[in-house]
Amino acid sequence: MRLSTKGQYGLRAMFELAINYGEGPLSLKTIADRQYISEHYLEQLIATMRKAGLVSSTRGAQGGYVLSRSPEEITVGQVIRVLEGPLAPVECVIDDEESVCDRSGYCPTRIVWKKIRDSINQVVDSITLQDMVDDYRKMHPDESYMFYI
Amino acid sequence: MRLSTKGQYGLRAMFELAINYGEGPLSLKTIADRQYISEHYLEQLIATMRKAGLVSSTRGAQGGYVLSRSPEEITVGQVIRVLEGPLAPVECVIDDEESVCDRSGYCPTRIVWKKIRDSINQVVDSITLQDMVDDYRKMHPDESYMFYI
DNA sequence: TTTAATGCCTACTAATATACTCGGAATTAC
DNA sequence: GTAATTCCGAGTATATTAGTAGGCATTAAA
Repeated sequence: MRLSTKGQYGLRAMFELAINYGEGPLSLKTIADRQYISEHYLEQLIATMRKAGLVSSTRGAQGGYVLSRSPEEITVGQVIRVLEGPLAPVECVIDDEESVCDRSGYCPTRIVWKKIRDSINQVVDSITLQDMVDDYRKMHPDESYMFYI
Repeated sequence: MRLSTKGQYGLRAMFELAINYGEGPLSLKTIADRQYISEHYLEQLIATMRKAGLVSSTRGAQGGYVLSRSPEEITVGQVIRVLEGPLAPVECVIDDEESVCDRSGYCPTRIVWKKIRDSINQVVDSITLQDMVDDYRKMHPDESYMFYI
């Protein structure tokens, strides 16, 4: 049960925007270079995030991307769900409707899938981009961000 | 981030064996029919579980499969990991070695993946097949299992 | 001792998703 | 005007998934 690279790359890109929040737009190329992601591929991912309202763009020279909200207002869960869809281990627990299958009301495995789903979402919804930045800075108090790469 | 049908079908099959535990072997066909799974496909999954020591088989007429241990000694986590591999949202947190990538020691996203991994495993390792049987019986105290199908 | 019921094994396959690549049009700072 | 950038649609190689197919091996029961 793996996340695709969409979620992985997307969160790395968002971290990059978060740690540079308030310092003007970052170009796609800058983000891709610093996070070792294919530029063209990241372009598609960031387009998805732009359409979902997580990032804003400025076109033209010196343009780039910034977070649409401050890092403490964006959770890991929001980012991953935009890129990967609902975080559910099986389709029948994407939402709580009992109508997804004729056994859903008394399916013993479905209870298990719901518990997994809820625990994943609880984790990702409780971590903000700001938390990630704080964690990073706590681990590297003496280094400037330039040395991150 | 979905489980494949291997994990889903496998757990359904194991539930079937658990609720019939102590009553002799169940044939592949019986399990497949009751759980609406392709017989040939289930055969491959149950072969994996047999090799992993979760079920035992009896060949020949009147043969079939039984759990190798009692339902309270088999967790959902054991079943899913045998069929799906390690439950980790990304490869770099399958184990805790820092050597998987050159940034692993200070990668801010890796911390997130570890938290997701741990929360999933905590859930699945705390649920046994007996728990699933108990849940099922609690929901259907007045019905014999014959009506489950 | 035959036969039917069963498990065991290897190989094949259609459909889908993934993780990109490619080329070019539109926009804007300098 | 030009270079730097975002925006957009299309194409593609590879891997995975979710099976299917066919036959051999084993054993209980008639």
